[in-house]
Amino acid sequence: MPVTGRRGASRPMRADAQRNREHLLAAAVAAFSGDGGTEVTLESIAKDAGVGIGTLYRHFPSREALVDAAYRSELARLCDSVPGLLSSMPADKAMRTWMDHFIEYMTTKRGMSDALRKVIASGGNPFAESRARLLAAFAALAEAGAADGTIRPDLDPADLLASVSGVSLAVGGPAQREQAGRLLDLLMDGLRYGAARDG
Amino acid sequence: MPVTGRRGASRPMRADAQRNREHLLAAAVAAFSGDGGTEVTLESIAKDAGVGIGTLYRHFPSREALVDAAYRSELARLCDSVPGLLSSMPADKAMRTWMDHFIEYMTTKRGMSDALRKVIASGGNPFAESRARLLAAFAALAEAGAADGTIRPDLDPADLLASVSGVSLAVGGPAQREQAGRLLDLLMDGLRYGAARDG
DNA sequence: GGATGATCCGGAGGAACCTCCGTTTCCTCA
DNA sequence: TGAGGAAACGGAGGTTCCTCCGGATCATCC
Repeated sequence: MPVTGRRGASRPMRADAQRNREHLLAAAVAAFSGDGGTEVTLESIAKDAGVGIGTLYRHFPSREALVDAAYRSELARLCDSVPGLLSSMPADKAMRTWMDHFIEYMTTKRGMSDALRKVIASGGNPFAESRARLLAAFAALAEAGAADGTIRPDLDPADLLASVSGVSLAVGGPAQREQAGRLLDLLMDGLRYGAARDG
Repeated sequence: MPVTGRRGASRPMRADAQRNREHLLAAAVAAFSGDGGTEVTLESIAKDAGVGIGTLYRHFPSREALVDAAYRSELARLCDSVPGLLSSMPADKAMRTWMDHFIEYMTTKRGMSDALRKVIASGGNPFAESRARLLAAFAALAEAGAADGTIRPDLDPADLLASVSGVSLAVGGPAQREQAGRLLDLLMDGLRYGAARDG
């Protein structure tokens, strides 16, 4: 698989295309990191990257695709923290801690968060590029919990991801961090071993 | 309090304003009910109502305010069903059943759902007008559960509302109804009496 | 090196949202 | 009744998102 660019097993990306893609990504990271809260227009990113708006949209068909790509590495770091957590605490605590980090990440990176909200709002598949990675993280946590007996064994990683995204969507932003914590507590209470009852 | 229009204890709404408001509401209900899935522009609603776009925005400052007003009566019906549920089954089952209805409502009324998603995406207070009513419904269910011992007594209605909205936001639409059910099951497992554990 | 076709660029422009403010309509009070 | 002012109207226009397609650029093959 080529290092950059989404294409099947066809030809590698043309040189100018790859160059523009990198410029766009750099401009996007800079723009989204800038102070963290301001509105960022895609046109301004395209201008910063020295390309036309059409080029931006060809490489990143939607706003969230761009944001996703821009934050990919950071999100990778988040996912990579799972083994460390699992090695230092019981799986249920690791799960809860990691969820906190996830929410922290989502609510802090307003650009990311807004993009996720929008993609979910439009019914698309959120985290298009990163979804698999997140699912793997949740799966690891769930498996560890099933193994050490702290978490019920019948959980679907996709449901966990949906639940935690739901929490991050439901709470308005960094302001309601407290409420997010309570919602995660609630969720965890339902995830622990023995929580299931006959309806 | 006057029957229509949001105003404090000041003067009643001017006759033309009230007329226009009613026309807008009628047009909105018709538009949002039309087949259920098509995109509806606010400008078309204004045109149907025979008013300018500026008038629409004065009466309903945002899209969700209009949708909220349009669906108010239906949502009232949903909330009014709580006592009936509580009188015919234990509180935890009533809670779960009502949540199902809520999700059903949210995912079916695409206009409503999209509007909610958008208002949440923009960080506003969702259900601005209906929020109190929904909170009351959740409070009634939670209290009944605390009383009959099926639901833990330490729940905040606002958290319940946030959780269930989160579920409705997290699942893409009517398609993932099944997943929504699983998420609600998870949530319920956390709500039942005895679910809380020391972290 | 040069032709040639596939690939990519870029910005004009359509669609929708929302704001702003000059104009019009309505209510009040004498 | 009618004058005066408060309240509401309405649509032009700014902003952003995203699409579309003629023109420019690159890779390949001779």
